[in-house]
Amino acid sequence: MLDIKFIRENKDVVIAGAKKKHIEVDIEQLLKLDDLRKELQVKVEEKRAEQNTASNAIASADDAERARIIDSMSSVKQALKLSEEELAKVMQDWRTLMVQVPNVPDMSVPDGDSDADNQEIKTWGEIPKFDFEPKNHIDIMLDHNMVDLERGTKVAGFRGYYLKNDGARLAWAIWQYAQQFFLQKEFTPMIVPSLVRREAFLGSGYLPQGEDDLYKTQDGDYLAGTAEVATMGYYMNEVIEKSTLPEKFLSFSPCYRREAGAHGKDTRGLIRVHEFYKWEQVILCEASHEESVKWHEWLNRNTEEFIESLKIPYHTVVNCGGDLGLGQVKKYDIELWVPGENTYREIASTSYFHDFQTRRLNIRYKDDAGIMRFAHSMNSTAVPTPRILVSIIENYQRADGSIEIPEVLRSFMGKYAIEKRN
RNA sequence: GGAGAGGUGGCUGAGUGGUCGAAGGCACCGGUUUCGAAAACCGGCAUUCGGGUAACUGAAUCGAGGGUUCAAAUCCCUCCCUCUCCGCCA
Repeated sequence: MLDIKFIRENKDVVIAGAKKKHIEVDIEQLLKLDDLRKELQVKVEEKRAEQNTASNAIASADDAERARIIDSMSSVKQALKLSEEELAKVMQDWRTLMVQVPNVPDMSVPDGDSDADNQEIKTWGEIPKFDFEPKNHIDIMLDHNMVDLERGTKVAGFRGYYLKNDGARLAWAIWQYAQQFFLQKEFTPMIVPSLVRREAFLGSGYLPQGEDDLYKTQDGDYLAGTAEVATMGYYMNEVIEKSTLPEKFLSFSPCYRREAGAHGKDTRGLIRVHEFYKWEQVILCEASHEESVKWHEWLNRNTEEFIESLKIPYHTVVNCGGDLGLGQVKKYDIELWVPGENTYREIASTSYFHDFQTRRLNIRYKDDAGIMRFAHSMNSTAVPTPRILVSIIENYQRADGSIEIPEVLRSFMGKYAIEKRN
């Protein structure tokens, strides 16, 4: 959510920002409602002031005087009630519009409609040249009995999977390595809830717009698609000590996504599944653009370094306006080379929000001047499994059908390669 | 699932209809004292929205929403949450 004052004072910026994100929202209508809101608020407050004055007088009045004042207050009460009802109606529309107003994208965000318009800003690593026809991860993993997709769908339904044998072991190895790698960087490790109440989804910006992408329980709770939701909810409605900022979390959770809009895409394999596991980096920092940018770059670089240590070719793109979420100011995607598809596929995403999330979540701190401020927030994927397996396995496949284990994973895996089966 | 208790400021904790935005304590800030610190003492210290250059001032907020009343932290209703005991249980 944006500050209404900011919207009022920067109407054109907000309108241009929404346009850049290809998000429809009627700012003019919002401002009209806001004028009305202020007008009615003054009206209501004047009436209340009158009532408060009378109430105080009654407390110290004699019986006759008291009866007289009470009598005269009935008309004030009527008028107040009418104005209050009017204000309530306006406020309802006002709130509906307010949660639809997108955060303003950064100047450096390129124009564009969709992920096709994202701009590559970095490439790393040599794209492997195979002297044989590289297989995709599905075939390789089936060959090694690392995954069972048929029983996955039998038991879990569409997009279901079992990781087995070296498939499971490789996932665990990555988890262990990721902990070792990221926890060197002074994060607070957390295992966070996936089953989360509605409030934290509203606060982090996944609701009300993202209802279709979320699984919902019969109790009205939702399953989170990322540990970001519970991690951001951690300090919801709290005033935190400035001295603890920046607060850096490395959060783990199972993640659940309905993939409602992706019916035809990636229907087989481990790229797009309903249930997966993710380590997420989340930061709360002081309310300054410079701090936000600094930590955003830092987060993204952490993940790049992690991928570099696995020696997998990747590129980093800056997402275009049309590919940004409601609250995001700027986002980088890191995409890993997938030989089986001869393209890069997204593995991680790093965004910052300024105070868009913390305003909704009401996460504040007191600055040095004693002023209450909404903290800034940003987050980044550290590593998702099983999606990361796709790139590891496809890039590290060998002509004889075996799979080399990336050097950094060997100690966790206990071997150098997943050997060819007979 | 059954029974009970409770949600008040950064924390703790009084307050059962009328200057209560809310006592006291802790924490924090400033001062006195000290070589310095601690202790002690004195003073200050909630947030949000509106008006005013400012001093200041109006409104709202005691889990959320509704109701009763001239007036609600206080009474009533609904919901949410927390705790305790019993049951069940990885």
